[in-house]
Amino acid sequence: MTDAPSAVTELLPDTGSKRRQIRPKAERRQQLIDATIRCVAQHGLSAVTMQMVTREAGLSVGIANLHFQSKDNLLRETLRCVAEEYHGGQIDIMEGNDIADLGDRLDALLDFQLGRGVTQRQKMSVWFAYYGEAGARPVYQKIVSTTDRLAAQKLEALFAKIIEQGGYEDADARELATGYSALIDGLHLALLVTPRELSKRRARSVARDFLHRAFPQHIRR
Amino acid sequence: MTDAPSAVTELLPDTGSKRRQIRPKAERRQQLIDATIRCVAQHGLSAVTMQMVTREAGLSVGIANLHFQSKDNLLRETLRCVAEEYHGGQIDIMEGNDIADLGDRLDALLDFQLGRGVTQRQKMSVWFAYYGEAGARPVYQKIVSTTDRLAAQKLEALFAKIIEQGGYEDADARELATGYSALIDGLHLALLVTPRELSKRRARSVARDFLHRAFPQHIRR
DNA sequence: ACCCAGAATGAATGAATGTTCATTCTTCAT
DNA sequence: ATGAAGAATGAACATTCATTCATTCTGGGT
Repeated sequence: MTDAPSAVTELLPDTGSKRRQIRPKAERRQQLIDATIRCVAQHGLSAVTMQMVTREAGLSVGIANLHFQSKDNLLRETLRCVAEEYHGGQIDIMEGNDIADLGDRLDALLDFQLGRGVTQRQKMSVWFAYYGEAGARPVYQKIVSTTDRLAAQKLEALFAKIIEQGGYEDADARELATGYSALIDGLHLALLVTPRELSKRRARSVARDFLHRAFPQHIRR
Repeated sequence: MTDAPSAVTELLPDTGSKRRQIRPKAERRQQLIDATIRCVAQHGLSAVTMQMVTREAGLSVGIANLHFQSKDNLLRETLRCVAEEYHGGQIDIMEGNDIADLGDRLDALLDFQLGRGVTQRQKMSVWFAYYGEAGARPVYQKIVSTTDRLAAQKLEALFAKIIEQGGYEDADARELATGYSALIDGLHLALLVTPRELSKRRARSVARDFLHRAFPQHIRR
């Protein structure tokens, strides 16, 4: 989109030119949020400092409090950003009508949730760092549950359609959606904490098995 | 075992007697770990301070560094304690032969994992606080994965026996065990972060449904 | 060419926290 | 009863960190 003089000065470590760059507010905010994500993923939420984040972003310490009013606020907005990206991606797939077949849509969802990509691990890491604090911080709880509820509703609706189409007896859309969401979260946790024990491939296979048992006509083994 | 003069002085808030109590090392260690659990659950891992923990334990600040050498070490040992209690409880049920029927044993396991009790929420909270930092702290990863692996093996063995007994076709013990563990973890997360959306009763029902689909003869709907 | 609104800087500040250690107190073997 | 071993205390210290703000710098409008 825009030409990238900033990218040049960002990527080249230090060409001696410490020329100060003035950029619009929105861009700086995103730059700081991205740096925060990297820091949280690498050092953990409790070890993140403002100095660390601003250095990672290649900016001075004062800038963070200029665009966000406090560290608390920066962390909050970072969580909101990650949550919206994760849930937004799911919702796009679930309600997007570009995939007609419902079984294929489920497959696409699974691909998104357990897909590959180095960046994925970073996001996962951030995600659970906040989950860990959510028990003690109502603000985090609210951000997560707000986006969570929307995705849960979409998933339930998709499952309901599949159940209707397949004529599955004894299948409760709500119950299955709750179970599937929990299963995916649990697999993410296992991938994060014990990556040696569980490969991404096996995680996908486990999730597929769940879907196969629930919707055998839509998801083949 | 021992008489409990300490319990008296602990439970009575403050009778004016600030008489210094000398107790064996093991007892003080447990006392500090218990206080740490309460603090982490209430304030979150990142907000816990030594002053907070020692005040909660009704002791002075210096004592913590006497019995544990540093804050880091205290947190590590606290995680180890919670992990061992949680996994130990599961293992006792899974390999304990006091319940002959395998289906009943599964039920007992489920009861333990999603059972009631106010204290349960505290432990859950601590559990995920550490999970959140595990991505950035190899030490936590190691503690969790060590105990985790043992429980996973026992669960797989139990599932294998059930599969054999029920003659379930196309059922892979390892895959099902991974899925069930992930499901339980995910349900714990949901109970912690969005308790309004998911009751403990419904969580149990979701987990039972998973087991019913896998082992219909052993777990009835 | 000049100016100025406001973006960016980073040294300074003050509050919070982990750790230490000189001192006090308790217990128990003798 | 007495003394020694070591458990417990908490004021003091050094460090780290979030936040502030006086100053510098940039880019677009005139």
